[in-house]
Amino acid sequence: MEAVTNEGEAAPPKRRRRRKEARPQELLDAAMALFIERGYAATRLEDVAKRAGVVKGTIYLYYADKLALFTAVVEQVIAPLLGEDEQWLTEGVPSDAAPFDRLWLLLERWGERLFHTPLGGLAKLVMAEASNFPEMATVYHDRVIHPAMALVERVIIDGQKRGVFPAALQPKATARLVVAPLLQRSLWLSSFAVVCSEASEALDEEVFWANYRLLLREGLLRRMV
Amino acid sequence: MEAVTNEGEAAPPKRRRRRKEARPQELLDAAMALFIERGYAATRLEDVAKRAGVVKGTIYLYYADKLALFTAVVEQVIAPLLGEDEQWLTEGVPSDAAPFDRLWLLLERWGERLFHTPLGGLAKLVMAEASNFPEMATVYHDRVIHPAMALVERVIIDGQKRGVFPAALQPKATARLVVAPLLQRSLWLSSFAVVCSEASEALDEEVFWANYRLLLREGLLRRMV
Amino acid sequence: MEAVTNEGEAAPPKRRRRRKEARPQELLDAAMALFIERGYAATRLEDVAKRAGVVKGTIYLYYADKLALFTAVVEQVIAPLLGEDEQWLTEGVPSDAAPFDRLWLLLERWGERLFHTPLGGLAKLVMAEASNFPEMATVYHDRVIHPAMALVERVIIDGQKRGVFPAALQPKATARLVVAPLLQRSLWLSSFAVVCSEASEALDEEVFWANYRLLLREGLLRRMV
Amino acid sequence: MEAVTNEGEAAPPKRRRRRKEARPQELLDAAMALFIERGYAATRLEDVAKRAGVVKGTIYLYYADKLALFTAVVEQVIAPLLGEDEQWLTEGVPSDAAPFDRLWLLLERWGERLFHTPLGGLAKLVMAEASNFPEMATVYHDRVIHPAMALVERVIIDGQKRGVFPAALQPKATARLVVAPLLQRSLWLSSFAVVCSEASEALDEEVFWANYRLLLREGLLRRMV
DNA sequence: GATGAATGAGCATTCATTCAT
DNA sequence: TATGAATGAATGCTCATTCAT
Repeated sequence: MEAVTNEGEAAPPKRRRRRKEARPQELLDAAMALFIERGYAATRLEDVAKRAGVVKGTIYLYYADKLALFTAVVEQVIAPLLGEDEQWLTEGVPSDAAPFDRLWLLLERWGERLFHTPLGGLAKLVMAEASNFPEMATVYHDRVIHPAMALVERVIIDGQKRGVFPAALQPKATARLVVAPLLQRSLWLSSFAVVCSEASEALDEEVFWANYRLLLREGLLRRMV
Repeated sequence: MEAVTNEGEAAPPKRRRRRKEARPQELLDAAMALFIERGYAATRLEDVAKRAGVVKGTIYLYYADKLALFTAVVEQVIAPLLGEDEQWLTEGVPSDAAPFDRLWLLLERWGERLFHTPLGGLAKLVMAEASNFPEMATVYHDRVIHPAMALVERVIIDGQKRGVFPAALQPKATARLVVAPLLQRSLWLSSFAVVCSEASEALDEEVFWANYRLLLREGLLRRMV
Repeated sequence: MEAVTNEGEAAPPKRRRRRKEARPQELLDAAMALFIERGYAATRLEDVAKRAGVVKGTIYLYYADKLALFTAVVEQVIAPLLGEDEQWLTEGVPSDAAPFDRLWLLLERWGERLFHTPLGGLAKLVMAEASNFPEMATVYHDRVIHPAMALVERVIIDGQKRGVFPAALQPKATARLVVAPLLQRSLWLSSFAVVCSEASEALDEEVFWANYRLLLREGLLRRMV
Repeated sequence: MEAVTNEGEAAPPKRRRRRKEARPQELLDAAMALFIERGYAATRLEDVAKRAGVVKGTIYLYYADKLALFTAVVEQVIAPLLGEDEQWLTEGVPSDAAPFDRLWLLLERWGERLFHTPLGGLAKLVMAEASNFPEMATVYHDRVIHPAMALVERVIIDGQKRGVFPAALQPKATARLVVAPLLQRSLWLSSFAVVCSEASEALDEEVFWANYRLLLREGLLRRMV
């Protein structure tokens, strides 16, 4: 229970150590994990505290109440994303690259996050609690979803200008269609894969990416040669 | 408050007895609406009862406890779907129709449900609560998702056999990719559209269908003429 | 613990009896006793419930929260007093009686209440919590203190008009001076007499009334004969 | 927040060390103000500390716990009163003065305190919390009320011996009757005047004193000339 | 079948108190 | 001496569940 200090020397003071800088983050991590796993209402602050290695009351030193903790969790994940992708797309991706490649790089980047970081779980969480906490949903939409979609739209419009993507596609709607498989797989991972082994087979990542790319590039209809 | 029926004649036992058989269904409807709107934990049985026009205690005459009611709600929506689509696909759709058209008819049918019936809200609900109630998630997966996906898979395989769909596509994965936009739009409708007017614009249904079809058929890359 | 039913016959249903009409009053009585004894904050709802023979949660069937219960207690004592005294003074006391006698009858009446009913304890309670619950203090002032003082003022003015009471006295201020001993004794009974036997001797009721009357009638200075 | 003293010269160690001895008194002042204003239970030690310019924990360097602080506050006000008045009455008031004048000087002196120093608020506090802290009530009674009443009693007895005050008055009871208006007005100031502007009009100090004196001297019944 | 009064376990929140620094 | 992070017991309040009628 008590972290063992395997340093041979002075046996540094353990219990009740002043961790005033680390605490908030530890609490956020614990809270995020539980909120994502169980949802807002089913998460007891006592469990959050226990997981963070403190007692219930300690939480209130850092967050006014449960809702504030919840909001902080959402914002913590939102914050580092702001602008990050935009910069990446501008600087990290050759602007003369083929439009589809630019799009694909972006989707791969997001897939990485959605499938292998808490962001995926958070997306589920936000959707589940959206109607209970409208402001939070609004914030998430405005700061995450909207900018993200805008980014895709720009790539699509660029591709259309270059004559590579069909002009008939409406960028806004297409952007949502294009990312749908990412979000969907992420949600299924968070929901069914955990509880249902059958589901997880069907979500094999490699296969997913291969088919996703194929379908996205060329659609269902076979090209005539 | 309650309209009194003080008619001297036959004194038809309306209000009271009329509903005896309807009670369970009324409770289910009320519960579904609230579960979908607020989630499992945030739904109080007292509110369910009030909406159904009965008292809290009455619920327990029909359902063992809150979880049983929840399960019944999920199953109630699942039940009528079982086999229905399968039959429809066999009988209602010309088997000699073009594979893409068969697929498209199926997707339109599901879109109708997801966008305009409680099924959409239920999908959100199930995902949100999946980790809290694994058995329910399993049931939903086995009875709804799995058969549905199997249906799409068959259409895809059929299209491949006829040489219309690319043989390179793995049917299982492709099925999920193909329906992702439907589920995604449904989830967004349930989550963000309610609270964020900006979001709802971007989800215009007609535009959605047009672009969905276009993208699905031909993909992003322009066909050479 | 369980009240024994010493009736020889049918052993009437005891536990969980429907007392829907009696409950609120039982709760109010219990609450009043504890609020008066311990003050607002020091009174735990669990104790109120226990004294009323129910559990904590039951209180919330009748009162929204602790404050509502508190307010109800105050109002319950206030309510029956409204207008009662006024009527009594008009009807019950001969209007041709000597002004001092009319005043004295009124004071005796109030003394009876303050010394031998919960009203005395309530006065202490209201004063102690006035700054914490200003609205309650206002209500108490407007409904109890103000009308009561107005009553005394009228008697005084009447006495002045008849040339019995000195015209130099300002009725409003005199009214307060006249009742001060009543309130004071009541407060001391609630505060010190309970905890300090020495104090209680000094508050002997008969002696109090005799000296009160003497002092009030004739003042400290001996009358020259 | 805290004004920085960046003077280059002697750098007098003001803020920090200046107060070392003042701390307990500062804490007492802060505590008294809050106890009087809000009552015992509603006063949070954190607020006391904040008002005294220290941290919560610091309080415990000087007082064992909340109750000790409370007791200290009561005693702090009691202490300076002990014997003070007695001496004043002996030395400061001509012993050959008219008995009523001696009494009146004493009452004026007390009125000054009750109306214009924290003593008034403290009286309310003590009464409100008497049943919660019997020992404190006892101390207050023995050290403040009892000596004070004894003082008045002596003046009264003296007046009776000189044939100025009616022999029929019982000194102990009369003493309490005589001071009642002072205490009453003080209590009303602490309770209602703060929250109710109507109440404060009725408590005008000059008018109070004039009528108090008149009533006390001569009573309600007009003297025959 | 239906009611609704009553229950009691459970949770968020507060705050006096402690203690390592 | 002073700090302030941490504690934990206490308490108001909620709500699923029960049961006598």
